[in-house]
Amino acid sequence: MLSLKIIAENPDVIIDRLKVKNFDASAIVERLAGLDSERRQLQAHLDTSQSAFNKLSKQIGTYYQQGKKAEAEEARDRSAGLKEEIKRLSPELADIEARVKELLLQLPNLPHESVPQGKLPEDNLLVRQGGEMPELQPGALPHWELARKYDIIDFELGSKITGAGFPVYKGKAAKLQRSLINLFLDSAARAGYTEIIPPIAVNEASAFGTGQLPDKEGQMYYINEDNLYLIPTAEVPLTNIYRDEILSYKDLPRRLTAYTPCFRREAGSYGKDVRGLNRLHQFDKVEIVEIQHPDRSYETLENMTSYVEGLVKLLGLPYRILLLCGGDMSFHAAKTYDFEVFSAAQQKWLEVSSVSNFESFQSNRMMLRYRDEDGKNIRPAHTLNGSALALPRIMAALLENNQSPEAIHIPPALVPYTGFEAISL
RNA sequence: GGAGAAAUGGCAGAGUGGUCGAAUGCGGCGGUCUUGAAAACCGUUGUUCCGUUACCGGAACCGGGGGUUCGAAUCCCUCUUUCUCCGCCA
Repeated sequence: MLSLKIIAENPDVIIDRLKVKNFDASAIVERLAGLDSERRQLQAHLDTSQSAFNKLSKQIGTYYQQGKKAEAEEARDRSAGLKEEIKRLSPELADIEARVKELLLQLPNLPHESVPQGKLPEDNLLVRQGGEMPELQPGALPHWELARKYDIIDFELGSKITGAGFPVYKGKAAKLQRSLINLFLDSAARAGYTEIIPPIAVNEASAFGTGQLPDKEGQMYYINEDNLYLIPTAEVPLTNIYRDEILSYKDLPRRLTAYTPCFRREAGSYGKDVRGLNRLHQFDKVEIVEIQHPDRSYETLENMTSYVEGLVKLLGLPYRILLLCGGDMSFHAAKTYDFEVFSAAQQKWLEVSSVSNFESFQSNRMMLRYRDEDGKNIRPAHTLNGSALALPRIMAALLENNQSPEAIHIPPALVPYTGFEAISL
């Protein structure tokens, strides 16, 4: 959510910048400006009436105490008009405020000035590429066939127990999955992130805070009876730790990491892109989150990106980093780097991480602020997060890229965790 | 799931209808003292919105929402959360 103040002060800048996201903000901005001045006027009026009413009430109290019953009753009659006015104007103000909020929620975050204009994934900017492209032997199998061949991931069994998109990992794949999680968590801890085990169901306020609500409720599994949402990412509980908080500038940055299962309904996405592990309803992910001072958030974005790059390198996967164009970015992000690894048997780039700076977009929603060094100014902090990493597609690429006709080889960095060097028959 | 108690500022904790945004203590910040620090003493210390934006003035907020009243932290209703006991249970 953008702040009303900034919109009112720089309407043209807002409209201009949002064009990069292919969003025409002019109508909303104009309506906001009108509503805002209406709101100010009404607030001033209401405050004055309230003030007069409060004075009268006190006066009445004094009269009663002095036994001046007639004066008290006369003053009470006089206050009736004010009371009625307050009763009439208060809901009007609340209504305007609600309308302002509703409009504010429709505006996407402003893209950072370094974000390229563009509409499609093809307009994303290749930032870096690394790792060696594996040369697979003829007859190399996609991961879903490797999964069947070595009996390590069972999609049909998941279907039986739950439904499509809920695979069952068995034996060495289960161990490999857990090894990846441990490797990622240990690395994050070494890099200075504090490990958290958060709830994986969240309430409405939390889902609103990070931007899943409203509008994206279709993405989340909802527990109707308790009004809770299963998290689509650990970003939600982690960032909401600081909801309604005022941190000291000394507390910044706050750096957190968590492993959680993630749940996504992904309604309406079917087809061959979703085979195997490529797109699931439940998957594992290690997330990193950082709450940072606005002056340093872009430095942090680069650092987080380098950190994630280190993980992909550690696993020996061919990867590329993309700077997303305005049109491909999420509604909430100001700047996003996507990580893709190459899954050799599918001959496909798979997105395994998305690292974003949200600036104050989430902070404004959840009142996450910090008190600056001068001790006086309270401002929204910047929030950032990134996958480090999402497991299934990493698993897919590892299985495919490291296969030989008789085995799948485990990258050396993982062997201390798995305790085995290969998956074979 | 059943019974009971509670929810007040960063924390602890007073306040049972008016002058209460709220005593007191701790903590934080500034100062005096000190070579420096501690102690002691003095001062200061919530958030949001509106108006002015130097200073300052006004409004709202005592878990959330609603009600009674001229007036609510205080009374009533409701929801949520926490604690204690019982039951069930990984």
